[in-house]
Amino acid sequence: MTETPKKADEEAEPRETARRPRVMPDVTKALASDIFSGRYPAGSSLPTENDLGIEYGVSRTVIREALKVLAAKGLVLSRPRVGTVVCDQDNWNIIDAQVLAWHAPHALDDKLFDAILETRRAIEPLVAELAATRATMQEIADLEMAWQGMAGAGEDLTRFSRSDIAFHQIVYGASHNPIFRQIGKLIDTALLFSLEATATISPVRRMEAAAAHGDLVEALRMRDAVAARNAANKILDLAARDLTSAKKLKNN
Amino acid sequence: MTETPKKADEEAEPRETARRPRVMPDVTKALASDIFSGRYPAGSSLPTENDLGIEYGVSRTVIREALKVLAAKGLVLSRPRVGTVVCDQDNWNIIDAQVLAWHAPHALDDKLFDAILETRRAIEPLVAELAATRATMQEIADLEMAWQGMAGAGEDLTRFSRSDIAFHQIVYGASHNPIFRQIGKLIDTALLFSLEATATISPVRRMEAAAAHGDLVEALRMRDAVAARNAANKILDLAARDLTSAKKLKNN
DNA sequence: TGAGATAGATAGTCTGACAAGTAGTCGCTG
DNA sequence: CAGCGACTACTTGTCAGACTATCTATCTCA
Repeated sequence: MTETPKKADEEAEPRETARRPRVMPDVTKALASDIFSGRYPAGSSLPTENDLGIEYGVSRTVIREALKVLAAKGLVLSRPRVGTVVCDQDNWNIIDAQVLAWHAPHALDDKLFDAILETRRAIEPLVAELAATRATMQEIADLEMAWQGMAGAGEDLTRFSRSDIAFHQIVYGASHNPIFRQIGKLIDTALLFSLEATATISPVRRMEAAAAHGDLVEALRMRDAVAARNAANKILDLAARDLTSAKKLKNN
Repeated sequence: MTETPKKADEEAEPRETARRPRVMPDVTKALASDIFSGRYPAGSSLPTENDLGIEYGVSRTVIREALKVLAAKGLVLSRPRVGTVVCDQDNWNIIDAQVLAWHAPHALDDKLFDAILETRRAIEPLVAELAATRATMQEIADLEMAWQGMAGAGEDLTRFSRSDIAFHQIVYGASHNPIFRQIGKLIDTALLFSLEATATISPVRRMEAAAAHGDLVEALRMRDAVAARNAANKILDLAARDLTSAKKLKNN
């Protein structure tokens, strides 16, 4: 454990070569990992900035900037004299693609994925409706291309997944609602991590999924909001089914 | 020696330091304001860290930490030699209560409020449903108390608004979905700013709103998901109507 | 015993310096 | 003259050390 990025200290020679890699993002990620892994539970205090600097082999400046980033995302709170404490989970800005990316490797618990699925259930039908009325010609063309990437992927799972994610990204963008667009990016990140879980779905199911996505493209082209909503719900049904299958598979 | 520009010419302001923050959060807020106000448009470069330090009368350390926070929220991107550039709006983490709070004073444009209303339309009915099945006794009791605050506010508009916001916060929390909870905080911030716009609604409409909220409380107590959804939609209808009225009033 | 004074620890800020990366320019070579 | 590589200057990235502000905990004194 504590697999912190320490690659610059094995050359403890007093030589002043001083290779200084760009380390701030790595330190940020390492600290976030330590929080998500439970090494620093909610409510507990982190070591002092000086000690953290020693532990990671970087200056206090880097530690401070990393903590500022974590504080900006609601993970920690720094106060003079009392130190830096880990915030309660309710304060974590889980609606942040970066936070989710840090979080996912640790919390593979299904709860988060269930929450994301609920969110998709809430907004994707409406997003599809809005996209049907607001999508530009260019967006519909892009969507068509992404769909062809799915339908023509064959056994190329990577291409299928990538096209799938691109597809959703375009639909969210076509809603022309900045909040939905942002949530779309979150969903993208989540899909990236659930990819491996559902990568084993059968070709038949992939064909089903591609067909449902094709229905959505058609609905957008026809500017048919109702059909778009139905297609979105169909897509979600399939996604939920695949996720359930993957979950069962995992628990065996 | 790379001597920086002399500070001898920086005390040029004859007046009291009108906007010269001294601490990091203020600098962060000031920089964010300058971005949202259009002083630094998307794609443009900010002054160098040194110049910003001179402008705000703080050290480069403070400037750097402030920029790190802004970068964490997707507002800017720093790269060596090229400087710090303002990101495109699509990258702004608008789903962040702090960003919204910085943003709202400038962009009172109705577009953002419309986007938020669309978001509420998407998720609040589902949130109400989930709350009906998942709310704890304590949460229902809290909700009851918030509702009494609304119904008994009389002419105390502040109390009414505060109770209204607390009400929604509790409902979002009762969904027991971390993503919805986070979005709930966003909505809270938005409500705070739309408060002034709708503070002029008539007592009759406030009574209507209180009644609709009461229906939601009752639905949760009865664990009636369908009734909860209907009540949530009713609340949204009223909110939309008030917002439309306020908008018309403003445009006259 | 309790309230106020005090000491100490830690985040916050400042200063100055150097390293590292990069865009634009200069110079070399063909 | 053209193309391309080296060079320079500039800006962010990192480091080091010091001092300040603020808060907690303890200690002292009435």
